[in-house]
Amino acid sequence: MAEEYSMEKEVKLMVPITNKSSKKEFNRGAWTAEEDRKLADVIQIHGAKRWKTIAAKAGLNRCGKSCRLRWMNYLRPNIKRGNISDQEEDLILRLHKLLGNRWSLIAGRLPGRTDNEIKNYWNSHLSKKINQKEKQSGSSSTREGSKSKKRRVTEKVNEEVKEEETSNGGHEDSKISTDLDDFFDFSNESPLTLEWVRKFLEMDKSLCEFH
DNA sequence: AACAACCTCAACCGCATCAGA
DNA sequence: GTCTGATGCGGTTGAGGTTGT
Repeated sequence: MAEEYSMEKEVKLMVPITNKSSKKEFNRGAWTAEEDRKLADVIQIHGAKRWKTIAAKAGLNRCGKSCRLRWMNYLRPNIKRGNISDQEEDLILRLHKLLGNRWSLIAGRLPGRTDNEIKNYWNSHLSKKINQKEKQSGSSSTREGSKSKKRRVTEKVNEEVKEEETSNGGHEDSKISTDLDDFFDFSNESPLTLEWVRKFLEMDKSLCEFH
């Protein structure tokens, strides 16, 4: 159900929720247009740091964490909303195979996309595709709820990542810099994509070395 | 039309890590 | 070295929408 951002939908979600268990009774739930505006204004003046202070300065009865999340996933400039293109999907699949559930890393390679968006896209669209492939390759499974199905896919992926990590001596960096052929089938790949992947791996490798 | 099952995605939660005192 | 608050991340939840019966 990929769709363009609509203010109408946003307004419909404006239901204030209060948390009985939280000590300070912060506002929770969907953000209102007014809250968005206040948050954006304060960030424009003070910058996107010290979220607790930002929340207070904006006069928002929200915790800093909530403000950060709203900014990172929604209000930040250059956020791309709506359909994920075929190229982007392809990239997500490849990066996920390479990096596992490291959504922020994957998002970092997709300009304008957030980790949350990619994570959601993976859980709702791509995990299904993988499931279908599994079925095609012979493994049969009975009908079941989408959530448990989703969880199992995530668990499976995590197990695979763990296995890969342990087989590489448990070191993440060595996993990333392992021979590309272990991760991709490049037989149909354009030279441009190959070049991009090489640059990507070099960049990550040099970053790891730097740290 | 009415209901149930399923899907999507914004938001929350808990934990790990970082940075400064 | 350790304590504490801030930040970032991945997993999970749940409201609302869509689709199937």
